[in-house]
Amino acid sequence: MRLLIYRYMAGRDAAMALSDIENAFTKVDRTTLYRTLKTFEEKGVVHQIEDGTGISKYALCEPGCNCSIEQDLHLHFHCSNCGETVCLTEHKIPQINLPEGYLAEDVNLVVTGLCEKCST
Amino acid sequence: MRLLIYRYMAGRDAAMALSDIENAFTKVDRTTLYRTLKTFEEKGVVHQIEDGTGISKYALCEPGCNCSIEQDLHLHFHCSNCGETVCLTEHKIPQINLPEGYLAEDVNLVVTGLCEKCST
DNA sequence: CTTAAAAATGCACTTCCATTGCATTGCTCA
DNA sequence: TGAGCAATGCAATGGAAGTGCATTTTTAAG
Repeated sequence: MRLLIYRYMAGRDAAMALSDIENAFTKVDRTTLYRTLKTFEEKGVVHQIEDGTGISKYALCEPGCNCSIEQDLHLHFHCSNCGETVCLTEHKIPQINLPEGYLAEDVNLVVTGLCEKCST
Repeated sequence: MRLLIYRYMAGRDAAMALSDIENAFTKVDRTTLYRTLKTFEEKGVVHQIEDGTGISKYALCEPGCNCSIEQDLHLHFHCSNCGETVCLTEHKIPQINLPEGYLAEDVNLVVTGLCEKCST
């Protein structure tokens, strides 16, 4: 089952909500998905994305995606037209300067707008 | 009532969830808050913040906060210890380069970590 | 000042998603 | 083979966003 989920995610290039995967498999339970994705996340197989819609999305980590390492984070793009969220893995987040006393652990950068397909 | 809400928000320096304000006033209804904040947001009085917790936060716009203008967005800091989210208004978001065909409308940058108070 | 219209507020309800408890199934290894 | 653990499924819970409708308050016109 986990293999099926993994393969499904590998075949898609946009980030998926839990319900997206749920609809793709009629025979799998939401709880299984939820826990599978949680396990995947802990093992560094997927990373969770908050794109501002309030719905958690998940995407497979690319070979070079060291999402556990703070300085190697990529940005995410959310299309306001088609609703898809994609990882722009080649676009790294620039170094952020914080005020004195602040300690960064994680950086999340989401750009909203029109994607490749919807901007034309 | 809207004045009371405004004054309450002006007296706090961290972003507030709807439930935070609800707890501060025993006599106001959630719906009123919800719609008041929505109105405030439309009028440019407050801006909504998604700090990754999945709960929408709201903060008053500072005098120089032109949050409707794309290039003048500031970043937000979410403390993983105390849970507070603050606006770092003096820290502007750097220009982001997007791939060909992508059109940016909005940028959201949230840094998670330890805040001033919790890092010591 | 009176009254009608518009705006603001409150109550109840719905929906959606995340999360958890518990029972059941399936797998692994001694 | 059989005990133990991991994985799965079902059902229920909880929190937050959002909406329809009735009521109160404010505004403005006459």
